[in-house]
Amino acid sequence: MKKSKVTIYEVAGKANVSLATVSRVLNYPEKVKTATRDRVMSVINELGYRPNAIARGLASRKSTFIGIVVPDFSRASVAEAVNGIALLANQYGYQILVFPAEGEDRSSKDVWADVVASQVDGVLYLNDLVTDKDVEYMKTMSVPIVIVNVLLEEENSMPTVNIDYERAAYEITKKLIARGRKQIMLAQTRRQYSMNNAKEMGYLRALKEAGLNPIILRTSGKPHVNYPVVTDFLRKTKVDAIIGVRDSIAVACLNVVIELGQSVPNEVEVYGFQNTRTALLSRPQLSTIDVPTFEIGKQSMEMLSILMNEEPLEQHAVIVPYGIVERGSTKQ
Amino acid sequence: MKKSKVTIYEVAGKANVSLATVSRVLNYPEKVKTATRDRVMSVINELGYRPNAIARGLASRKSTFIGIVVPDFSRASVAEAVNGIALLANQYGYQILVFPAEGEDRSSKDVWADVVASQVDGVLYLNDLVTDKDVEYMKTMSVPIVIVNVLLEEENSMPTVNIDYERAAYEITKKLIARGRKQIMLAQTRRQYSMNNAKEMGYLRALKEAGLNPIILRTSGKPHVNYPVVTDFLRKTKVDAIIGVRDSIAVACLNVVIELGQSVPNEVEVYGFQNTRTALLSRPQLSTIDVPTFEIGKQSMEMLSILMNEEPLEQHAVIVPYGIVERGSTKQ
DNA sequence: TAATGAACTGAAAACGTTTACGTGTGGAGG
DNA sequence: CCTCCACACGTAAACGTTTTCAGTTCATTA
Repeated sequence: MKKSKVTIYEVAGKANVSLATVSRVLNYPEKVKTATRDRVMSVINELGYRPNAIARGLASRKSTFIGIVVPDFSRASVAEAVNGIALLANQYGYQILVFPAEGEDRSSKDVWADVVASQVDGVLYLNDLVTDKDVEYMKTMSVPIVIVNVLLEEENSMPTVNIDYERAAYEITKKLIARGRKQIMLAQTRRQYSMNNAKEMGYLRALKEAGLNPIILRTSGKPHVNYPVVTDFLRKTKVDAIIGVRDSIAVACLNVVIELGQSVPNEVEVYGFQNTRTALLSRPQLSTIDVPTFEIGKQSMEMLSILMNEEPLEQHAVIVPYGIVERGSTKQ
Repeated sequence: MKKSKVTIYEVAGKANVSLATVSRVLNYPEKVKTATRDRVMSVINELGYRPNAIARGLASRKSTFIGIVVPDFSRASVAEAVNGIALLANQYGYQILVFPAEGEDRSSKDVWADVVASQVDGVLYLNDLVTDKDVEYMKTMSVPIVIVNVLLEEENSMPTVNIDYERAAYEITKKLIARGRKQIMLAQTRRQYSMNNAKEMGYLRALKEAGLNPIILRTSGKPHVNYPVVTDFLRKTKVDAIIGVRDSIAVACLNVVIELGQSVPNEVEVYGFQNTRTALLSRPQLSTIDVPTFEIGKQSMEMLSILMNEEPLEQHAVIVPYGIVERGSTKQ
């Protein structure tokens, strides 16, 4: 037995009020007398009435939809962030509309066109890459946008939520140096991500300060293609510490090191980035930068909510603190 | 410079046609003369007009939104599925609306209420758990629903897309038995998931056929709480094979086994489920059931699309084939 | 008791589309 | 040359709300 949609008219009729009153009961309860409000409410419950979000959106010029532009849900950094976003969005009464970021067959223009068309009240941009063209589009948008987990070229041009990856990388590199490590390798992704570039900056800064030479291996993010490349590289190059820009890359390196007969953490120390489940599942367990991705998601939603209410923003660029968790792959 | 929304009226005005014609150009291009169509199209491009999806939804009684009910994006089985869904949804011109499934502070009733309110044209239900109450709600919904990756009590009561987990578990258990393993442990989740129950069924069936006794360890899915429990268990109980209902659980067990001084795969063989990245990052690499989650997502979206177009469904319950990938944690 | 205004409610316009229906045009068939 | 019909397009009603504005009620105050 399919439920034919019940409208505000039926509620109004049955409660002997005008539809305006029903609407008010829902949106400004304090504006209607307690008696009528109760009567209307009971009819609403009885009929199982739920206001049509589409009509509501049209009439109020607010959709209560927010858009999230996402490249890939299987990436740990986005999945957890989306969880955080969903939690708060829900609390604030927003619905989340997904816009897959450009893949092979999808130009970045299309994304924004879709976003505009769907009348979202705000946008959370989680794509790893922000092109100049994207910035161009963003500036013409009439709704607020928050950039999540992406470093922008020109700072403060848009509201952002980030981790200070540069500093995190700097910090662990420093630690390794302090423990006497001299051949510190950075296992970097081939593709350029702004976050990973920042990590590289921090790594280089620490090395430079110590007068050490960088050793950078650029590889794919995929473990199965990593192994041969990493094995090859490590056969030729002697290293005594490795920093992977992602946990998965770090673990891949760690495995190779051990297969090659060296010990972790004695001969080679390994750090990762993100603190995903994989960090806990390596042997020994991976020391890593703890990136509170869930928190990032929450904060960005919080920020967007403020912007959508046209309230003033305390900070234009929020930096969420990171942690360093030391486990078995490093010496303390 | 914010872009004030351009409406169909402006387009109509500038192109010297009525708004109906503009609408037709967009929806039934063949119904309007080529000359006018071109004229209208050029105005549309010039003005950057995009029809207001909300208004369109209200007028046409179709939102072009589909809802996905999701428990947790960080779960590998849902993240990849959502990617698949997004891909096809996009191709078919649907937008994806996210409904976080009940957490602590959210009753399952709310989800459905939200779904109804948002006027989606169809629903993909990815939640691991389908209660009777959920089924109740689903039956009253006026839009099609496809259940993804969940085994239902009464078969065929709803369209579903699934893997035959029972058979997969049966198959690998058989393999282990064929290789002479006698103490085969199932590392199961404490919480009851329908999929994991199916795996247990298959495992038990194979054991029974061989006259072997089951060894089942129920634990949390979280690695950091797993380790002590598993270690404890394995100290007391001798096993020569382990099947983890998830890759992460399998890897956790694998690590414990090795730490306890036994060898994998010689003394203990290990199988996982899902073929996630973690399977590739264990040492030795994990043999596992390959679950084509992306494909599952695509298939379910495909199915939903058919239902939304009110076309006949070929199969009510789609079973996507799985694979078995043998890696270092098992003997061949 | 009348005047005042606050509190509440209703009528109707608006939101930006789709679509049923009606009208006008031009070409084919008789 | 007239009739008819297909085609192209316009008019206006719907879709289900929110919201402005005006009207009503009722208690309070002079």
